[in-house]
Amino acid sequence: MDLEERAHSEHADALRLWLRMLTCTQLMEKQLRGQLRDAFNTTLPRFDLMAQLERAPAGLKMRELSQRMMVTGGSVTGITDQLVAEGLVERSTPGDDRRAYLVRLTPAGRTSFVAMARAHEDWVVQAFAQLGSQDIAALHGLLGRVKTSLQAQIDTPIHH
Amino acid sequence: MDLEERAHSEHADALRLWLRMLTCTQLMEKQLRGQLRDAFNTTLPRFDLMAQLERAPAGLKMRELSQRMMVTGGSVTGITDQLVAEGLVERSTPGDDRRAYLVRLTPAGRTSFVAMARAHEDWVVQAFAQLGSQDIAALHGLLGRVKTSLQAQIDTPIHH
DNA sequence: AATAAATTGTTTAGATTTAAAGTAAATTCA
DNA sequence: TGAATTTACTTTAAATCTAAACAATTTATT
Repeated sequence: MDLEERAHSEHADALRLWLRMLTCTQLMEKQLRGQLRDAFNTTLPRFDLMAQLERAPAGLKMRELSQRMMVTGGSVTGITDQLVAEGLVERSTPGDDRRAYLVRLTPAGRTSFVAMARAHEDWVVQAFAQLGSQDIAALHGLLGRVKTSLQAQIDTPIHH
Repeated sequence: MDLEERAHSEHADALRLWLRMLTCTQLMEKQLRGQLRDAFNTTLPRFDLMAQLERAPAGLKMRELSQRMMVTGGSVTGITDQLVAEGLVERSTPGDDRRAYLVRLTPAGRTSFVAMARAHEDWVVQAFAQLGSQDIAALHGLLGRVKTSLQAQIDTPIHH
């Protein structure tokens, strides 16, 4: 195999890897979405927002939620509005900045989230049950390098 | 570390793996979406639909498109309508089944797609450029097992 | 053949998403 | 100080997505 052929086949390998990665994520999301709907009548973005808040007991600004969830501010506004209306989340103003909100789980929100998180973790564990802990560690490591590299490329938008 | 501790930490590892996988896919999609928009004024679902058709020169039914793209039929109807209106794709009737359509790329659609696909492949190769071909193969293999396992779980919905 | 069931595609309602524009408040700096 | 810029959030318009209801057609069953 000459250099050119190798380059071609490596290109094809990268493409195949991306498509497989996308497929895995979509299958997993589809499964989790259905399970969250059937068991808790909720959605993935709502669960995700609450999960971010659970990890930040002091609360998060809309901006921080948007960054951590990797969606635009408009989405966060919409989901937060819903959860506030249902009493699962509350907006307060952080004294020092009248532009910002501090979003927090309410006690009811925390209770509700804990139940969902337990089930969610079980579903994820089941999804990876075919892999041994070494495989999981290997995947985690390789994807860590992919993540770092993608983040670097996004911070240096000259190259795309 | 006792059994219970190990179970806990392995649960946490599975969760961390899933979150990292999701992050990688979202970063990659975000990048590709922006590039497709900036360079070709198009979107990922439109590109994806055309990619499916390019691999199936004889055309695909709406149902087949929906399965391969892993989205519901309603999405396929909407995206196909757009592409038909722009002359990139055409619907014909496959003689033997008057319910179905056969969707195909038009010559203009094929020309348009080829240019996009070339750039898309380069972007994907760049995204994985930090990984050696052995790493890519390892990732591909591990994700292959994840994919198979997820598909099996979806076909056996008793367990969720 | 007649009925029932399954399949194909569209439509609908509603949620989530983005990008861009708009508003209000804070910060920079000349 | 005061004008310009930046930051935080919301709103808008349009695309995509899901789930569910619907219409048309085909297939299976009796």
